[in-house]
Amino acid sequence: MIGKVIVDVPTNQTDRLFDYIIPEVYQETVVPGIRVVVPFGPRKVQGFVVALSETSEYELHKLKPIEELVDVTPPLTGELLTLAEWLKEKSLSFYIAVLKVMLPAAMRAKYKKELWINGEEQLPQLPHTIASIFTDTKTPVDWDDLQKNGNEIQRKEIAKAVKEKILLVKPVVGTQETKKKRVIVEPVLSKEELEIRKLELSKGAKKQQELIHFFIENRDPIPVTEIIEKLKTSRSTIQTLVQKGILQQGEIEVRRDPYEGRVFTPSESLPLTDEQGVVLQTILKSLQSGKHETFLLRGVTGSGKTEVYLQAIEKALSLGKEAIVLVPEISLTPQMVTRFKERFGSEVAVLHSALSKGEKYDEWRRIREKEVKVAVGARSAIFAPFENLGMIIIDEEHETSYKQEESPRYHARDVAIERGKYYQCPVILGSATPSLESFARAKKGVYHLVTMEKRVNDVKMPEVTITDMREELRDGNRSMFSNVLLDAMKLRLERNEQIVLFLNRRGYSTFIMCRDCGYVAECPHCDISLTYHRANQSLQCHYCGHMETIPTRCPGCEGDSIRFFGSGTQKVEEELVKVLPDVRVIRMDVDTTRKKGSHEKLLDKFGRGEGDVLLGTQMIAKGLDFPNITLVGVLAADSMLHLPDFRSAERTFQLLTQVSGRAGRHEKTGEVIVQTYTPEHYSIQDVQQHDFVSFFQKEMMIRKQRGYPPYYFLALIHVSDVELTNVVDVTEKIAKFLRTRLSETTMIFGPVASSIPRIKDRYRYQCMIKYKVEPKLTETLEEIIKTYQGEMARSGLSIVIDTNPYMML
DNA sequence: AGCACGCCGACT
DNA sequence: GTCGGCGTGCTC
Repeated sequence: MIGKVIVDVPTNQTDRLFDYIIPEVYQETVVPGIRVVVPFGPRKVQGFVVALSETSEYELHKLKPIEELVDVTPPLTGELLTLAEWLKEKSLSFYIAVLKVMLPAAMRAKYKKELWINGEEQLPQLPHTIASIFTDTKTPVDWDDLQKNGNEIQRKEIAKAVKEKILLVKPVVGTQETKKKRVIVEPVLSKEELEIRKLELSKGAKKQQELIHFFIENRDPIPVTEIIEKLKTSRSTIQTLVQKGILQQGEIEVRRDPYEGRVFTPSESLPLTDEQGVVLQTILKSLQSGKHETFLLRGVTGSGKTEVYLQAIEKALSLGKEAIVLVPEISLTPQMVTRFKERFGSEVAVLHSALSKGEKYDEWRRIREKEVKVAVGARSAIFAPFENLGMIIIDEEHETSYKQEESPRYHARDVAIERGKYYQCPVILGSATPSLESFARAKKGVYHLVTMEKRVNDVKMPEVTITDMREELRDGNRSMFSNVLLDAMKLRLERNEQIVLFLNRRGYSTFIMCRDCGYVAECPHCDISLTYHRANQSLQCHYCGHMETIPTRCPGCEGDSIRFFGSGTQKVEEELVKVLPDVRVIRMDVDTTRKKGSHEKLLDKFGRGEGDVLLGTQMIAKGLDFPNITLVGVLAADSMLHLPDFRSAERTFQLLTQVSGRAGRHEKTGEVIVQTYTPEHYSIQDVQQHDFVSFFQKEMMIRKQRGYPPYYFLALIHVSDVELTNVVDVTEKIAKFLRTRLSETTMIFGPVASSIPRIKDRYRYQCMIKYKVEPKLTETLEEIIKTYQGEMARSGLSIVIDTNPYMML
């Protein structure tokens, strides 16, 4: 038999199948989806068997055999292999990149080199500088370790010794998968024999008697730590019985449990509102029909979308099927996880970035080995290896984090629908503020639109007040809080209610500028201003990490009028304490949430009422649900309205709506105060009216006018290189080529410099394609890659193609 | 990506 | 004359 293998070498030339002989011993075990190690040229690489065949087109005598198997059972199912083919095509990525993205990081191959002494007789030949490193001929030394930790002389000596064949370099292919083991004990003898041995013990040996007694009742293996706790015994007592041949120790594999020790009280379905009921029934009807359908569930904040998801999943499970729930990373909060755990108990696996590699691996195996039926997670959870999917849910479907911005560039929504088609199951896209693309599709009837306009328990939508910061300035208020907001905050403090202050930092970072000559500190490697970091009193570049000290005098004019501009959460906190001296602020930003679990701690603290104000960035926009929050303040609503991105209005509307939704979710009514310099902008006006449809219509007009999605599809080609002339040259050629190839109705823009024209000393240009129908697109783009693959491999030239761009930078 | 093969410059 | 530069091409 022949195995068709995709090798782990991500290049254009190797992005195809390679044939390998399957050795006799592996005939039974090698199946599509399994990982193998194969000889590839002079080295060994990992690969995926994607198909089997009786024959090969390749010269048979040149075929090499598969060297070893990495898996016993294939990690990728047949469906995922089919999906990979589709995704490879759609995203223009390498097959291997797609296969790898479907598996948890721990399962990625690890290549390392080992240094061995080339036989006993070479031992005396070793130079004394490195002799101490090599103890004997049986222990290899890690090559990478040595390069890192050894000194220069040692590195040189080693290179020499390798050349003289005193030392041998052996490349090895391994994995990073580790399974957690636990020491267990179990009885060796039968029940009767245990009884006898127990009687034989001396009267004083109380602990041993207890232990044997335990195993008379329970014959199952039990972890040592567990039994010590249970019987208040000790390791030595167990050891004694092991020595006597009564018990034996062993190891069993255990799953790491990220939620170990946490108790989840099971919860029942909540009663549904009329609207929720209608939506649920519509979805269930589709589920039972066994036909694929994509639903767009638009439900205002607080309308109880999660409960609908939970009950829909429950139904899918009762039909013996499985479900995937995608949640944006940022809102994968403990609150959210708890809700699923309480409803579905041990049937849930959670996959998110806060877990360690090992924990993710174990959660993934729970899915693969059918120990769970529900997977809740961020983007990559869409590849959960279920084989009988009954439902896929994408919460907050408009979130841009569902788009992966590195190869393979995929959008989880597209993958979800593709899998939904395969399993003929419903896909539910939920949001209070759907993406324009999805809502347009729903209006066209491509998706099935279902709507929930009311909040549960008839809670009113919060009142939104817009304050014009220009007017505040005219009235002499130079602080970052408008008078309206300040008064509202004072009122909440009096009433002992809680406040959320939201500062959007995107496009609004702190920089330094000279008030005399206008000098702005910029990164020497990127065309962007440096950001002021208070923690270590430095200026940093967010794109390349460049760091420098803060100048005391202006480098431009030698003056001393260097000032800080913009405002970070720290600055807001300082200001806040100045105007409201007794206020207790809980600040949530990258600095205060860096440590694992700190996010949760801060929220808990706020939940317990140990803070009056929760001040934060994006991360507080979603999911938090505390009854005592009655005021939400948005400090700078338009900070991202002016970003060079056609979706900036949409993002502004979405974000403001999300944040507003944090206020007054329970009995107490909420108020939202939005500070802005552009109060007349429709994305801000429509937030005030809670009018998604109105916003949608206005934004659609603009998209139509400007030729953007959903009226046109986009593809973006990024070209970058250290040599500016080369970048311009290549981009120009690409644009020309596109114009000759693509149809007349397709528009090609460029070459133009990217909005950040230089990052890490590399110049960046781009070329944009807008099209409605373009059957030759993929083919043409592939041709471009092929044309430049040589140059890309040789020089530093890079061409990245995104067929569904979300980041316009 | 690695690695070998192969064809032109500065050295024992 | 050789050692070594990195351009080109292949890996079942």
